[in-house]
Amino acid sequence: MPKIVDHEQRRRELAEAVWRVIARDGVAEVSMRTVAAEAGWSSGALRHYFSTRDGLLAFACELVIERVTERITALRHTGTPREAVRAILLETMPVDAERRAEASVAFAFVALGLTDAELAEVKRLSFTGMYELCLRLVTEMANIGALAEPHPPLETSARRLHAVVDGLTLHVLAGHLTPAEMTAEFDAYLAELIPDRPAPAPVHP
Amino acid sequence: MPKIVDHEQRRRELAEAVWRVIARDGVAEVSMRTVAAEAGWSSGALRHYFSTRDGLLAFACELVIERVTERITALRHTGTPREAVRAILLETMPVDAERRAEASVAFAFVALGLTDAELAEVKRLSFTGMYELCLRLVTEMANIGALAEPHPPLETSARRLHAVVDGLTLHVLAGHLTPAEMTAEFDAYLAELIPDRPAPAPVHP
DNA sequence: CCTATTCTCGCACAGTCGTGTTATATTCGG
DNA sequence: CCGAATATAACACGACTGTGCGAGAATAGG
Repeated sequence: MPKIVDHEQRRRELAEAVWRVIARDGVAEVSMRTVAAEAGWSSGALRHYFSTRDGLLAFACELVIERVTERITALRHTGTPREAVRAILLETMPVDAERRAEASVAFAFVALGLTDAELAEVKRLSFTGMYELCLRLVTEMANIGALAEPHPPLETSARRLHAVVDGLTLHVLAGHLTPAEMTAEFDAYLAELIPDRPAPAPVHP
Repeated sequence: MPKIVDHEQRRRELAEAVWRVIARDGVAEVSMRTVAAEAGWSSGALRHYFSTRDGLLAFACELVIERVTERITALRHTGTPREAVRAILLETMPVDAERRAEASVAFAFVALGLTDAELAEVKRLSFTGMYELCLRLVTEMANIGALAEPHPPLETSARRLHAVVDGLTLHVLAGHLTPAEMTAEFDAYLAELIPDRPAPAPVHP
């Protein structure tokens, strides 16, 4: 019978080509042809795995979310609670070239029209997932008594943390802050949110 | 002699057409033809005022910055120091349809490739101007003793305020927060940054 | 080897893009 | 009224877009 290739693996390769194009030339340069050229294939071959450009972009964004989620769940919590929170959230921020490319992909979807329904759903999942992560972290910090007192309602703390993370990320992507400046500001914020103190309980829940 | 039209006025009209297209269909739909159609002119007429698409986009973004700046400088400070800061920064955030369109324009430039040098310069001015505004506000609050104590260095407070403003703005543009939720979160943050107390000095410097 | 099935490629199509170039309208000083 | 200067319009060109389509290459079972 015929030649058999791993479709899922090929789609991941194509998605990585999309990331490279976005990171290098911006999302406006993403087209079926440019992505095929980046991956080293013909545009006809690409169309066997993605029939439309929107589908290609949506998969590329979904894969970013999946990769970041996997990295976060694979993290072993070491050190203080604050260091654990820091390590988790820094996985979503542009601290190096790879994470910068991932963040660029995620943010590119917001600026585009997003008329496509599938893209809009991916975008919605991206933001709500990130908010729920912030809410979970803040809640855990409160449960172990690590959160600075007094503090506003947990939903407010979570939304604010979410805004700080995305705001700093945006400023790095725009070239307004360097990754080092971003990390320093983020550390200063976390130090106020989760102050130093003898931890009343271990970080592992 | 020939028919004379106000070039600057025409360019402003065209820029407003750009805003409408971006707000309605996204920045990807901005082209010489779509903008000309939105403004009710032919594409040839448009080319008398903007020879290239990049120049058109850059002018549209510059005009947004100019308009927001004018609105802020025209504000009369009324009420408490915190209310003054709130009123100033809310001018830059998507609280209504008009300001949402302006914010969309400014953010659209970040996601695009921004390979064009002129666009990159406009973008840089946009972010540094916003940061300097935050730094000035924080410094004034510190000078009149309105800033919560203890507080980090003023540069840190300014960068954090900037990140919160842009993060909340991004979340509204992405449809993740409603303008009302954004305003509520922003108020909660300002209430911690500039707590209630008998003001030691009037707000007017 | 043969054949069926899958994969890959390249081209064609219609549309849009940015950008010229050319021609027509429109207007005002003389 | 007239011609000079400007504004607007219309079209042409090449390049690019997303998306189909068909031909050929590659492979695994018979």
